[in-house]
Amino acid sequence: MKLSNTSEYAIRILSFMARNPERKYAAKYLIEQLKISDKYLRRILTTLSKEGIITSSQGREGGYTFQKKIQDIFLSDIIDATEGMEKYLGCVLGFKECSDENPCAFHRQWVTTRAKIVHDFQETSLTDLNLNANIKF
Amino acid sequence: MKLSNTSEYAIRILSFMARNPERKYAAKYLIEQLKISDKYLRRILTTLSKEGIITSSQGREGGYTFQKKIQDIFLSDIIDATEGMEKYLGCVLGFKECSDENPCAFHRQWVTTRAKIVHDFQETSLTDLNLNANIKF
DNA sequence: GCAAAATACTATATCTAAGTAGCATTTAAA
DNA sequence: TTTAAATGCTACTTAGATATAGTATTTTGC
Ligand code: SF4
Ligand code: SF4
Repeated sequence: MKLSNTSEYAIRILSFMARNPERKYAAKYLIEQLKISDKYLRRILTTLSKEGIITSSQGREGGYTFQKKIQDIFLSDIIDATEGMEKYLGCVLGFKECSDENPCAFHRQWVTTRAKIVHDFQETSLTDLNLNANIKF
Repeated sequence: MKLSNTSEYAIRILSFMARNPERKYAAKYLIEQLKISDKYLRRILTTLSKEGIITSSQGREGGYTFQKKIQDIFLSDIIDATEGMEKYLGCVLGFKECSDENPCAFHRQWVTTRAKIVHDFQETSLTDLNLNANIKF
């Protein structure tokens, strides 16, 4: 019922970068602005880079830029890249998956709720978050 | 997005007990039936007892019985007793809570989704789960 | 009263996510 | 070509949830 810290950080970092999507961001600058531990932030950005969301350039004048348009980067992409979505499959109550023919009363409700959760994350892009000038980083 | 193991165990144990709600269950029996570690199960049941969901009786012939009618024990009660619900408040994306006047696009969607999540857990009782004879413990 | 059978408590061990440290590698300006 | 400034990799540490072990306490039948 809660995203991992790593996912939350990834979303915060990318949202911050989305304010100026064309620019190249150095880790050092992001660390200053977002107050995230040096190596932890770098690890997250390396992951996002390998997952195809951003591009990293090494060496002097290196940094991170978006690999895709920010309107095409959805929250579900970011969550997938950091913590994965597998654990949200199966029965949320922890039972061995029951037969679909005779589900409990909760099952019927939860099917639509889970669909709504997934839908929300799949439909919201970095552009949607960025519309709000009030976000506190 | 996932319940804690402890919550899942609590739900499994109570659902099992709900099959015969009047009977007194000894920990030893539940351990055999549900294949949960001795001390871990006992700890969970002690917690549920202190939280007013079940009653424990010590000593020889002791065990655990329901303190309330099973149709009045909702999933939200069990989750509250074991892991609490606090972590699900605040911004699910990990931002400092923004002003409600100018929320991001995700906020509007998530308000209704979260309400549906909470509603599902608050409306489903042990009786509802127990209606399904197919549940695998 | 005593022993058996049950729960309660406290301390310890294990596992995984979170966070930190140090060194290696890459790149381009000088 | 050297060197500064950036990212990448591997190992270690920390914290919290999960799980186990051992002992204490309670209750009842005898
Ligand atoms: S029927 Fe109920 S217990 Fe079974 S998998 Fe669905 S939600 Fe879980
Ligand atoms: S407006 Fe968006 S970022 Fe701010 S609290 Fe709501 S969901 Fe989170």
